Amino acid sequence: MTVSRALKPESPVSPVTRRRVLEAIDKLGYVPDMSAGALSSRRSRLVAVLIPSLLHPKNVETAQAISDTLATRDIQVLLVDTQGRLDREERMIETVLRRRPEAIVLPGGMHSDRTAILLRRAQVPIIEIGARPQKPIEHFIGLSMRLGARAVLEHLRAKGRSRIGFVDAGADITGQISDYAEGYAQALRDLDLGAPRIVSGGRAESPYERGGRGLARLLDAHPDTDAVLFTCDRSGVGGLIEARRRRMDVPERLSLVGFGNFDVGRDMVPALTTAGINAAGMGAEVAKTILTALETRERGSVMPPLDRLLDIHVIPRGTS
Amino acid sequence: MTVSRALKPESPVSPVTRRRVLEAIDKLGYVPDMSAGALSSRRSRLVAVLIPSLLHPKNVETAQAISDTLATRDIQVLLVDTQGRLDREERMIETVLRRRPEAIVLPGGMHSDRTAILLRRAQVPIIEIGARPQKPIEHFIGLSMRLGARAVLEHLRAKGRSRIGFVDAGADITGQISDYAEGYAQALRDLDLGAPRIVSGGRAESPYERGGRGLARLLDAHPDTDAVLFTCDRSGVGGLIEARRRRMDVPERLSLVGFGNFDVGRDMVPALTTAGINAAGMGAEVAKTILTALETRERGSVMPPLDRLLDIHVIPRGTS
DNA sequence: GATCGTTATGTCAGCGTTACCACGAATGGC
DNA sequence: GCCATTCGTGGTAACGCTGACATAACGATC
Repeated sequence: MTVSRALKPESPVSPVTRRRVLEAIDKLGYVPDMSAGALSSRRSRLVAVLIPSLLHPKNVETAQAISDTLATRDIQVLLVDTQGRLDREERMIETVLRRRPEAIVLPGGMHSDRTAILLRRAQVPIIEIGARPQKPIEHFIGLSMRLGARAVLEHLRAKGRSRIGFVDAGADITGQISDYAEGYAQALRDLDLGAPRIVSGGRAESPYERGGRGLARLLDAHPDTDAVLFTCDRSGVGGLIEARRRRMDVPERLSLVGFGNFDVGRDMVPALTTAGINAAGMGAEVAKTILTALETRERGSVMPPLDRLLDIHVIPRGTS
Repeated sequence: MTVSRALKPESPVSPVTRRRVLEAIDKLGYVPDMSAGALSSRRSRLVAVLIPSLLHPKNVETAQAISDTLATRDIQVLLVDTQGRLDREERMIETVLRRRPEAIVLPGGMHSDRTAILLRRAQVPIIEIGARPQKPIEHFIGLSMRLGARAVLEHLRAKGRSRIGFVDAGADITGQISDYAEGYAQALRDLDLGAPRIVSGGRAESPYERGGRGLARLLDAHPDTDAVLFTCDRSGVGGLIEARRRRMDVPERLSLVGFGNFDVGRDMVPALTTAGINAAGMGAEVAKTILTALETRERGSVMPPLDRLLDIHVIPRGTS
């Protein structure tokens, strides 16, 4: 009836009627039921966003940016944590599809076969973020880890470093870290900086600890190392603490570079140099893509798959 | 029809029929539509969880525990970040109510008048968590900040400390911090440890920085301070860094105690003593309460409001 | 004042489920 | 072999909303 129209700003209702309706709504405490609306209009006003871990602040920033942008179009985000496990991802997608989301955002990289089938069958825009799969399902928005590694190495070379190691201290749930490691190895070759020195931080519980252990192993294997890339600012901080324990001056004797531009690195003494990513910008980009895809579809046409890599830039601070 | 029953494990369908149905579902790629289900059954299978900040790992742990527990009953969580702002909270609740959640979890403490009205009118179980409001809307599950402060002070006294300060380095979005501060002041009196020394970390951007600044101010005002409580492990780490800058030995000259048991504190050198909270346990408790309330309601009766404070215990580590 | 165009409001059906009831078949007790 | 009971299945009517269309109201135009 007219109430439905009165609640939609664009629909033609006389100002008088609209006011009457709104007054009645207010008096009765009426709250529209979106289930019914979704059923009728076939628009759930829901977008599913799966992220590998809610404990990773950059994921959360991205998700928030998506959510905030979509909120302006009256679309809500159903946020789901896959914990980086493919079986869980599959289950989550299965569940979430029952709510008929209008788009699905999920980490790129590996998926189970069934996941891919489910997603394709869902017939809604799919956006993979983060690590670029060999063959994206539809749209992809991520970070150019290789160029990021290159930028870091150029920065370190400019600082006179030439024996540069790499500490892989992440649970590489998205495959991005291995891209970063490859970028590191490639850039070393390109810049003629010798053979790669890659060690893993092992299975320690926290990234801080993995960073510290990783640095220890790296220095044991290559005592002359004069700079280190970490895969996360938290492990970079762990590395910083380890360096301090070994009484190695930072950055005089050893340069450290984190990744991600987290709070924790900025406030260390010395502050951690890092490779900065713009998580919020990425989220905004994702939301924009969703909205465009939705509009395109509404007009009956199809949006060509997007394949986009966002920049990573070096934020020089005290540890380099 | 029979399909609906076949999908519900408890309903009486012959094994043969059920198998036939499931096969057909598989072949057709059928995915049930929960909007329709919700409309018909008046059960949305959705619980709204509002938290003040997704960037606070303990909030996230709690939310995850809620989500995991409810998932066993086929209920999903709609996670919303209020950013600690009451106007945003109100708007979020308004939006989320349109989805007819079966229960609403939100931070305790202050709410706008309209928020309280909306929640009451929603006629679903309401659970406030964290900071205890003077008058909870319905159920409340939180942490006994006062007892926590008491436990920390007893710990410090046992270590021979007697000039104990307090650095409030949080954006006190939930009111819990002021409870903690009060508990500190009260326990000081009870234990006869002199007058409170409370300073704020000010408006700095990150908790690390606020912790460092707060400690600096505290020491300027009371140079003989020999132990400090922080309102967060991150600010505790900031304090640790500041102490190091001032060349004050920790814990010989100065004891530091954080709050919350975050990763970052555990991996410092020395590791940060902290007041540990069991966020996951709290989430499980919340979920249990929701399920009980739902079952009680289904049986036609009403669950008496729960008012529960969970323990906080000291985790002694290197800084005390 | 009849005609047209425009805008505002009303009518109706249907979205995909599930609650409820009705029915037929199988089972069991006597 | 009859009735009572249980079990499994099918039919039907909502649930609360919106899209499409029909109609009403209102000016403007001739």
